Amino acid sequence: MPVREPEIQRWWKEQKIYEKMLARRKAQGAPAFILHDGPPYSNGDIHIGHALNKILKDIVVKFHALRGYFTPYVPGWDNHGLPIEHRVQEELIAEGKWTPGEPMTDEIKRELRQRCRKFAEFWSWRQNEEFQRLGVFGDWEHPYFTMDYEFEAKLVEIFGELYERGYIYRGYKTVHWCYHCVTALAEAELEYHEKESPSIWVRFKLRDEGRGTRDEGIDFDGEVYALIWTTTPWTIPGNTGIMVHPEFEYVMVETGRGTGDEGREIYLVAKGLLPIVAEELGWNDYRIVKEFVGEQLRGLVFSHPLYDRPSPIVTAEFVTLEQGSGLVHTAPGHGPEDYEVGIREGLPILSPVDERGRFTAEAGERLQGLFVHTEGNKAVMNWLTEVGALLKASTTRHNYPHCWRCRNPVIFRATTQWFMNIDHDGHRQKSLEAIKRVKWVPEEGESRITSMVQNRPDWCLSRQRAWGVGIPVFYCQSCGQPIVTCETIQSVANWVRKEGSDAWFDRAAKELLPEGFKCPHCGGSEFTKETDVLDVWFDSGCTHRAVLETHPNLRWPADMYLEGSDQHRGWFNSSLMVAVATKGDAPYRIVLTHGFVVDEQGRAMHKSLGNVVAPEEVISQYGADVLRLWVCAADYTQDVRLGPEILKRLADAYFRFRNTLRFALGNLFDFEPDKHAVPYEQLTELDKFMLHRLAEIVEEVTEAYEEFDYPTVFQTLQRFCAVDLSAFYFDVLKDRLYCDATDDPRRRSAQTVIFEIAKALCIMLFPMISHTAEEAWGHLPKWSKGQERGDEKPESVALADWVEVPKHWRNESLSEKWRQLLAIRDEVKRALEIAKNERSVVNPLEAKVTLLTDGSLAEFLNGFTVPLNEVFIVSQVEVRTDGKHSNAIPAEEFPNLHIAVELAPGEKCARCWQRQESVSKDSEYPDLCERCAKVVRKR
RNA sequence: GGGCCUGUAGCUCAGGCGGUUAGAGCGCGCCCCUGAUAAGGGCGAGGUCCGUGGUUCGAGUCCACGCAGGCCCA
Repeated sequence: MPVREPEIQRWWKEQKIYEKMLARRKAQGAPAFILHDGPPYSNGDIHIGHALNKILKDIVVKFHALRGYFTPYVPGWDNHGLPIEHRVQEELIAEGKWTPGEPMTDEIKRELRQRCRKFAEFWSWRQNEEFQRLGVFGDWEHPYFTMDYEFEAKLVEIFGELYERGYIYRGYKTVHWCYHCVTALAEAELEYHEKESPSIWVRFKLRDEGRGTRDEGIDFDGEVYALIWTTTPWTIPGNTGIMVHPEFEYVMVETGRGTGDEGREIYLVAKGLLPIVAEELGWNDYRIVKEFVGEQLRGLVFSHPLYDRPSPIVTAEFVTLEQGSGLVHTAPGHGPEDYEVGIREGLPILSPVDERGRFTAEAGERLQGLFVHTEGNKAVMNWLTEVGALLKASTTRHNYPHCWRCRNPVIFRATTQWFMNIDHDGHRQKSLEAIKRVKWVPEEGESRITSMVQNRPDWCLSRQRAWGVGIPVFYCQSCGQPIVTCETIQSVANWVRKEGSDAWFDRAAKELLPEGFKCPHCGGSEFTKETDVLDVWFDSGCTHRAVLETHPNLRWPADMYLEGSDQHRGWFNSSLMVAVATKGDAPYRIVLTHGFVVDEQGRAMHKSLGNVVAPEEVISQYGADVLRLWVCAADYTQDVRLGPEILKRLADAYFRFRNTLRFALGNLFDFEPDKHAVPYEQLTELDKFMLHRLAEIVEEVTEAYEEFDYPTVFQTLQRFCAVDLSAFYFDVLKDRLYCDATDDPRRRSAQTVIFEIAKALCIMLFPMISHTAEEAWGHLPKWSKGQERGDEKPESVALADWVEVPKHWRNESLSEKWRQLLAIRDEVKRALEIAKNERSVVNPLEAKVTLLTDGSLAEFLNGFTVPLNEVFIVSQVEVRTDGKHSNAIPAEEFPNLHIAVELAPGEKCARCWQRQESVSKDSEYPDLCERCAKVVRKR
């Protein structure tokens, strides 16, 4: 198959089967089923997770196509963004064109963007081919790219729309910041690693102007301090407050440990942490002088240890007693939670660190210019020591966020960024409502996205990068106001539509703006441009607008989004935000999610673990259909396991399907449906029974496909092929097919049903193992337009309709009867096995089976019009009610049945290999039985 | 550390509301066939239902804790 599959794929392409599939449904006026493709990132070869995703999509699409839907599938790629920019940047560095940390000239920036575009284009088309090699149907020649000029222009317009509607604001906010990449980082761009950091205990002296402890009636002599602990000394300059938990208990502790002179000192710490703190700081002698609840401490003001400014106590629920003193150093400019509290409590928000992680002048002359993680930390600690505020310093290992690209530890900085306000105009609530109208498969997805939308912060849209779509905001040079109007947006969008997002960077503000544009605020006429680009999540969050609404075959909203479960936070979320804000509803009706691919032990695949399976490896060894079968067989709602043994098992299953089809088709070599098909009424009972079975299978399989339950599809079909067909029906049929006369109605009856089965299997298997189903379809006998069968045979199984099951195929009483006979058949097989072991009969086909039973069962057995020796695949079957036989053994499940096995009388027919008494009776064909002699004579 | 989810034979999966010896297909072992043959058929052997504790007359099925793993987050 690794060889055949590409040929089939070429044929699909040459014959334009995908296009014909669509055209046919369109001509029928079929309802659409739009699966909107989530764009993979175009920066490398596809991995097994991509394969899982794309194959699942393909199964959904193909099933719906066969079921009668118009199913355009337009694949797409996500092209902008940091990972690509980073790669190209590495190249520039290697070529000596740029050094990290240096400002980039416009020229280098232009080259960077051009090369990013090339890079993204290369990998997009490379992945395009890799996806096609999986046998996925789609409009591969006209995919969408988020870097298409048209797409980029659309992004500008959508940003404008959001601005117009009041969703966009400029905020001063703390963000994770990579000083190496000089950019703000999204949560998704962080990795948590162990890091060694300083661990310091710092005291803040009580200020006179605060509510003094004397007022609380505490008698003390000495000083009162708040004790805090932190692992980021460099954030101390940004300290503007101290958090306590409103409900925790706090104590004032008097200690004998002085820093200098006579030193009775009083420290404020959480009661629960007192023993740990005491040990940590070596307090041998201490006593509690006063207890408080956190809430009571509110408003107490301490002094910043380095600068002359207050640091008041505020309360916050998220303070814990896990580490430290229970009093949390708060620097609103350096932490998201600190920021939140700072805003709420009116604390100043200071961020005296520049984009490269160095202290600014705001931190004081002494610290200015020092890099925070190294010299900065040290300098702060030295300074604290000098002023007597540092009680203890050591180091600790803890999880700390790092930049996902350069692996450097991040810092927190407050900077100016553009945001989408998630709570504007009830947007969050509207989004939550929209979520409820969507069908989530599996259902757990709903609670997951719900909690994410409930808790998500405002969307930071700014990225301080080069490779992306510029945020289309102008600033008036005279009044400094940001400017976004319908006019400016339209003008910029037109440029971008013509020249791509490069226009934003390459052209002057004057060119980009409509002629004679004046600042709406002050009438100024000189403008600068925003330099940040849009977050890539904004790009993909807009695909439903930029693709669904613009592509002639597509429409808004999509019927389905289908991605990995990580996209609850990613694409499902970003798309929902844009859609609800601009269209008032979710962009999808169904969202199906799958888990991640793990190894056979259930562990995540990592290069370092050596357990990675590449799609390419599987395809070259087993073929894409085996990979597709893996996708079908797996419970994708959980993690999906993959490894050598699993592949081996799937390859076995694959060959079972393939061989079943091959046997069926091989026996239709002389069968022309138009000419030889036997009407239902004239079929043998066994054949009718098999049509009944087929009807049951089709029903089960259809239902499973509709519920996206592919393991059930797989298992049902596998069992049908292995148990019903191979082990029973086809095995029984061999005598009729090989030995009866070509035109014997019994043989044609069998072929009629084999034909129906083969046809149905091709169709039911097509979404799963497309190549094999298509190949088999090519070998299926042709038929012409007729009443029985509708249209003539389509050239491709993709152009067929789903399996139709005539009502009369279902025959419950017949089925019940045959099930009973099959149970008896099992008994016979067991008896044959015993005979085989005893060597009384070696080959079951040459046996005579005697069934000893009573009246009713005998009557049942004699009521079959199909000879029982055929059903049991033996030479002769005798049903006796006299209860006499020397070697009979009891049946297991039938109390009134005994079975005897012996070598059948007569001799072995050279043609049908049965032992028959008629052999040697025919003078012309002495080595044949009566039936075979007759058949041969007629030829 | 928090949230969500998962853990049934070697593999992939079934096991509505708790109820007799836990199922299927594949694989495996033995045998048969040699006109589906890099096939086909028959029979058979495989499970502490992740662990511990609990609720119950009774738990794979409910609860708690733990272990292992996955995703998301801190």
